[in-house]
Amino acid sequence: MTGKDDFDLQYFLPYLLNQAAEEASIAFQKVYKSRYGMLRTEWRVLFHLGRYGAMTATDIGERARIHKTKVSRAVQRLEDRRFLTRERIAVDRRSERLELTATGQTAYRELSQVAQDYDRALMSEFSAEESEMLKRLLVRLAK
Amino acid sequence: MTGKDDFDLQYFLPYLLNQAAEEASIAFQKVYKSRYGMLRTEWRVLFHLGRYGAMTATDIGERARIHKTKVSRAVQRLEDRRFLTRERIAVDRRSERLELTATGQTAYRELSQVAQDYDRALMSEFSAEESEMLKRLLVRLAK
DNA sequence: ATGTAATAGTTGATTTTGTAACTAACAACA
DNA sequence: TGTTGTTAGTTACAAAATCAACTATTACAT
Repeated sequence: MTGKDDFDLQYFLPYLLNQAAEEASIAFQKVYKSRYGMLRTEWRVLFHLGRYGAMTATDIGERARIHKTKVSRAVQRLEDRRFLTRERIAVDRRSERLELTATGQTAYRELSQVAQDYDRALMSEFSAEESEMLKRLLVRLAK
Repeated sequence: MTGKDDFDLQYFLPYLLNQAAEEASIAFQKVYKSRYGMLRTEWRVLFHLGRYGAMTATDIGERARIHKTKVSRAVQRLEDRRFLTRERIAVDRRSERLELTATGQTAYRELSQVAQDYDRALMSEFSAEESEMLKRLLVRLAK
């Protein structure tokens, strides 16, 4: 015991953030997993395409900070399930334009709505100022 | 476009928490990974034993909310590296008392110090009130 | 034009996690 | 004592993440 041993894991920010993230994610995860058989990365890719429109895999990776192999596999699975289509881009045939199908858009709208409701429920634990503050601080941390 | 499409992933709490957690964890992760070849669960187990003294795997799992298979594997690896010892408990021979070796304690002290410094550096982005508020809100979220 | 480097995306090998089933020990109770 | 149920911890197998190497294409410099 060195005298500096009063440091508690409870208050170590990375630990705290991970615990909170896990706790906050779990119930929503069950929705996209059970209802659509989706993984987290797939839900994110779906969301990006639904919310911001057609784009390439690299675009998604940059926006969402997801590694390209994860994006690649998520796109593959979403295509298998007919949630999106790919189209080689003429001016740069290495990349492809990803776009949601009607099915994909429906899934996006439904999940997006669930997410909004879920978010509101989570935030209802806090006052308006607290919610605002929390998100603001988290945005700063996430850079 | 339904009119409710103004919902942005940026402000979806689970997403935000995950991004912040990832960002906040990465640099510290490199320390225990490169310096001790440890995984996150191993660092947590080590920390619990160092901070709170000898206990069983179940105790650790409950305190840190880690599933028993993860604890089991972390303990195994920590034992392999001579960071801890096991001893069957006489009154209940199913469970074992886990205790850090001298090597384990040294690693704990060093990592614990790094963690404290790291935490302070992270929090230095914020004012004292903001830091306090952030942690308080996160504790509530993590339940 | 041609060689070299960079980029988009995929694939394969390895590591790590998650889930379920398992063994061993204990508890409770007829 | 024997039966049934529970708990501590491990193991096996499947699912997923990580990392490096790979193909195809484009960009750039000579």
